[in-house]
Amino acid sequence: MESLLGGAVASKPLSAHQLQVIADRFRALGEPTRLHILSALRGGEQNVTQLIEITGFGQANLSKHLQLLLRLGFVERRKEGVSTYYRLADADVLRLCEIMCGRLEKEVARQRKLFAT
Amino acid sequence: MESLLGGAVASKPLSAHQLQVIADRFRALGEPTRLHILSALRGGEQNVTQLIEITGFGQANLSKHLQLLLRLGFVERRKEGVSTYYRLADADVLRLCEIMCGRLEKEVARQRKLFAT
DNA sequence: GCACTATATCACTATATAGTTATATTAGCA
DNA sequence: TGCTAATATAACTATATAGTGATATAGTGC
Repeated sequence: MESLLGGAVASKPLSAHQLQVIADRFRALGEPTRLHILSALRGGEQNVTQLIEITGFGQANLSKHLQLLLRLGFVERRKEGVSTYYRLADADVLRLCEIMCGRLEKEVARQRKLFAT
Repeated sequence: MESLLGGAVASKPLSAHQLQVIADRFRALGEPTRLHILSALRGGEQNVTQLIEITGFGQANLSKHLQLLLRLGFVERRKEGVSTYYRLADADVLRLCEIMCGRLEKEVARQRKLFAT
């Protein structure tokens, strides 16, 4: 399993389409609302009504974001009667956020260093 | 070093500001143009003129994207005379893209499985 | 069937930003 | 000093999308 950007493809540049597909995934995580939803699913599956209560977002807005996250494979769902339960599709989101948060922590540490005399 | 989304903060929900800061970083990677630029820097530092040649993007457009990537810490730069050489700030971008590409590969494998009889 | 609830979708507005052209800034050189 | 080249910024247009209210769809019980 090799990454397109990092691995042995250094010689093989990415096609415009490949870049677009990857960018779409990152952009899906590039909205606070969607991160909030994903964060709310960390503890386990929730149906839409529960997510509305947890996050405070509007129903239509929430549903739209869930469809997008579903389409890009970040969440999966299970229908039970009239309810739909959403869950994180895998741990990748958590890993991705770990890296991003690590960056932020490094950044904060750098700032602190600048102001320390 | 703990991640905000994945680690021990499961009980402590993220503030709107924290979510925004993290989302900003993901959104920076959510544009094919910027991924192209970052990809072009995999082999080592390049100045803006070289990046124009490599990527074919307009100068102003490229410069604007570079400022954004710089501000969010994905690239660093070094001025030499009238030129500015940009480089990847660290390997995080590569690690992030590895995870995303891994997801895509899993997705493709799933598709293949569906069509295999 | 009808009523009710949960979720998805449609139509719309407002905002953000990618790309472009023109201009400003800055460094090196005659 | 003026001239040229490299990069950054400003102003603008066009497009994408987040959020919202209204509506459609689907399951459940009467």
